[in-house]
Amino acid sequence: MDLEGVRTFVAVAEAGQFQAAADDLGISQQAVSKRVATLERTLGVSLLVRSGRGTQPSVDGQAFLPHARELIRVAARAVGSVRPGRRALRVDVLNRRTAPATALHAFHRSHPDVELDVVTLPDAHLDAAVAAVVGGSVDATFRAISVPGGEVPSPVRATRVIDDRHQLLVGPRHPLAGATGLRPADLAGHRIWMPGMQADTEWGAYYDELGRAFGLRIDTMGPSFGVEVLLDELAESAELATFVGEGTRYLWPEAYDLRRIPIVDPTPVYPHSIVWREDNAHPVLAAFLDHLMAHRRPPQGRTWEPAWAR
Amino acid sequence: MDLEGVRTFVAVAEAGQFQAAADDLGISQQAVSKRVATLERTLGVSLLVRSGRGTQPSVDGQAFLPHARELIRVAARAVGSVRPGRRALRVDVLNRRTAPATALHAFHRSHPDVELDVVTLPDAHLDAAVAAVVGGSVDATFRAISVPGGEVPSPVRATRVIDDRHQLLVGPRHPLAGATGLRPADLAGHRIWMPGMQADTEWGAYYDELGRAFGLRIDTMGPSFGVEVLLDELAESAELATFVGEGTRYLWPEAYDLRRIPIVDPTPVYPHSIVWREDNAHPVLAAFLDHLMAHRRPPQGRTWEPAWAR
DNA sequence: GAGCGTCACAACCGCCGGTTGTTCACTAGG
DNA sequence: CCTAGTGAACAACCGGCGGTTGTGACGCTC
Repeated sequence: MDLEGVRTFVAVAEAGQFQAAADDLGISQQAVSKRVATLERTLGVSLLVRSGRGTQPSVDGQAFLPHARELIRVAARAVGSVRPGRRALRVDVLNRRTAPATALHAFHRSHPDVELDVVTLPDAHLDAAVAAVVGGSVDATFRAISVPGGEVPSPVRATRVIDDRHQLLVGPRHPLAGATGLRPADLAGHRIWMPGMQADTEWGAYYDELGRAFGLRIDTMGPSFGVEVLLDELAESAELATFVGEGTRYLWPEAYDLRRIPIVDPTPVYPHSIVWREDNAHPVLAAFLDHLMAHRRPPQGRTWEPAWAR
Repeated sequence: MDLEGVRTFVAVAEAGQFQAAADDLGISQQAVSKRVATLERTLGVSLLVRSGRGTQPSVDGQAFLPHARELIRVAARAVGSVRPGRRALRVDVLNRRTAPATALHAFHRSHPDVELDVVTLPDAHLDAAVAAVVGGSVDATFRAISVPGGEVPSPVRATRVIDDRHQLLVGPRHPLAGATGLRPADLAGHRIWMPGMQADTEWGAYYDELGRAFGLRIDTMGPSFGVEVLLDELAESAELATFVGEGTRYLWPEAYDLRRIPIVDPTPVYPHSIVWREDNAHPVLAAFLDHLMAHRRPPQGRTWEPAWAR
């Protein structure tokens, strides 16, 4: 089915005759006739009833017409989604499960009418993300600013907006499964598995420093086969454990019986900052920043974070 | 923008490489490359990041991808809307403002998930509508059965489902504007204007008989310029009046100050029957018929209807 | 550096979709 | 009943789009 044919059908249905539609579309009446005939042939039904004085939609044409209009609307939105300039607010997140994605979801729920595009940059490094913000391919990105002092070069700005408190995720057979709270020191000697968090990534740097600070064995080795595999392994294992943020959205079958155990005294927090270009005039961006600041929950109790985040 | 190009992009994004997408689509890898390149050129952005080992969506590609999928879904629904066999329930109404259309709307609200197509047959005559039901181009039609006894030939069935009580619609300057209720005899001498209701239509036959029964001057002459024009004229005129059904949905600006005045003793009711084919197995049809029967409100008080409807 | 996998480019070609010119069907008017 | 006029379809033609096969460039692996 050809979109031009659909547009032509709509034009004819609205104009009431082929010649007028042809004038609207800037083509000949014969071309309109051909396009409609082709569309009718591909659909296998007659869409228009031709009479001596103009044309009107047939029964099938009436049923098809609203779908045709919807198709054209969706096509226009699709084109608009990538048009430089006025397009949906495009926010980069490292991962669609972490706290920033949850915050985006919450913003979307409180502003149902705004258009959001949640994307993940192919190159996950901070400088590449900042370059993307400067270049305008994304309007904002969530990052842990791993630069001492948290300074970023103008015209880029960054603000801490989410402190994601860490929890330990273990299966029912794990020796710590019954704990209601754990101190980082309690984890010494236990193997904490965070596959895919290689040292050259933002997460890797965080867990590297966290491990060294409390003498933990955080194993970032091995390829990540996806979160489902990880959860499946956790459910079975009496040794494996992993860190998850309070704000992450993991779903697992009831039978897995996994437990989230808060970590306290101090609680490691993952410092999510929002990075944007200060001269970005996108109307939704300001609202989103306001939303983030309004929903910022300062961490309670004693917390820990890497030296480079302070 | 070409739908095939969009489909191809989605296939590549899902497969992760051009060759696999080409196999899925049954075309050559080079054709896939060309299609994607053409789509990228028309959109003006790069959708895919090519690497030595496969391909993944770029930032723009990620933003475009959900719109592309939606586009394909809508296209499939559009094709499905006219495919013989399994399609949305298609109901014919004489007019999208009358009581049957309101009933359809109510059914849609109470069954939000079912797909409905409301259409108006090009040929408004009863026999043509029955032929459409028999032929399957519509699943049901709302008609006033103008056959004495209300019999229709098998396999078609018909049942009275809506008795639309008539009201008089007048502007504020009309001499009857202040009435709270009127008898048909009170309307004698007043001009009642129902443009477009020619005698050879279903409505025309009704108002013809109504006029003769009570000695009313019902003027069906003149072309109908649309309901907006009619309402506009009513608002200004001190002479014009028109009939409307209780179930009709007319909207007019507040300033028009039009009044709906009930007609009683007897109340003319317009007899809407639903006509369907008894061996039509469409699952929604049965639910719709049930809905209509459940919401049937028998007229109260003394009513009038044409001899051919009784 | 050899080999392989992946995608882009080039050359070729059939056919789709546009054009103009003409015919057919229907309506209105005398 | 004939004629004029309107509106859409048909016919012939043609350029370019979108497919094919063949080949080249690039990057990764061993």
